[in-house]
Amino acid sequence: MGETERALEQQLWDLVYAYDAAFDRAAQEAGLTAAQACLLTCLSQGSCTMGDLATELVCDASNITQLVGRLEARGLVTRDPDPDDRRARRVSITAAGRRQRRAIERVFTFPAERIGRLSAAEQRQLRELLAKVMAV
Amino acid sequence: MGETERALEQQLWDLVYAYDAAFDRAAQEAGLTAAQACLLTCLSQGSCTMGDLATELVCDASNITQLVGRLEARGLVTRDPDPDDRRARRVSITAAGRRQRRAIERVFTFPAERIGRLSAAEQRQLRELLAKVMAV
DNA sequence: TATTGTTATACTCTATAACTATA
DNA sequence: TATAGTTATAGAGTATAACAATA
Repeated sequence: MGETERALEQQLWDLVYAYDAAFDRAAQEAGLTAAQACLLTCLSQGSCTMGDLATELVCDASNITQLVGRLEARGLVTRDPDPDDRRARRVSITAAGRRQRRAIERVFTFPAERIGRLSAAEQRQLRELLAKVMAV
Repeated sequence: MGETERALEQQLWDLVYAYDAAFDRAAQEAGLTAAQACLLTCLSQGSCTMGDLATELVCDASNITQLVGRLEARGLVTRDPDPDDRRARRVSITAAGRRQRRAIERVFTFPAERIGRLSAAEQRQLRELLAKVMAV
């Protein structure tokens, strides 16, 4: 492996590390954990079933039961019967939950700040490179 | 915020998400957690005190006590008295620990695979862009 | 019979507070 | 008095297995 590859691997590690740390901090400043913040973000697009959330967050259903339980206890989400399937539950974000989510968004300035260091041309360059790197 | 910035923010999120998932999976395939893998990586450069590890891993000392305890119980690290400061302990990776660490390295192909999708010129471009993005 | 979700349980990660031993 | 590390404890994330209700 060449010098450039090695340097890139280190840069990627550093980027991911800093990104994760910034997200954790932002969630924490809003009084949430990272997992809770992710769940609220899923719900901000519309209501989900427990199973949808498990799929989206790539974890076991029993974990969702616990996460949603904690958020429900704090009034950030609701859990209602699904009219179409009586086994299922529709989880929705509340007004208070939306406020929390916006609070995180406001504090999580890391990506915008870093991207803002690049010129418009550099941003387009990076976008193309990342598209290649992340293509399925 | 423009179209390019928005797209870049999403790409960054996706990249970090995929990277984290790949690292977790690699650690798990080697029978370790991500935190344990990071600790072994710290030690692979040489022995550390408990306090060094807490600083390096940005967490509380009591957490290191527990992490090291679990790894020591599995024979992956040792914890010896420090000859210079009798309060301190020197933590070192064992041969078995090195084998585990190498196993993770072998399985964690994500960064190399993704970087390998770019030409040498593209790699140099990305390296410069990331240097700008990650500059202190 | 298969699926949705919950409960019980257990392990890990993590932090705070109180503590011991040493500097 | 300050520092290095440990212990006790607690909350959160996560998974597995067993289960109830419904499809």
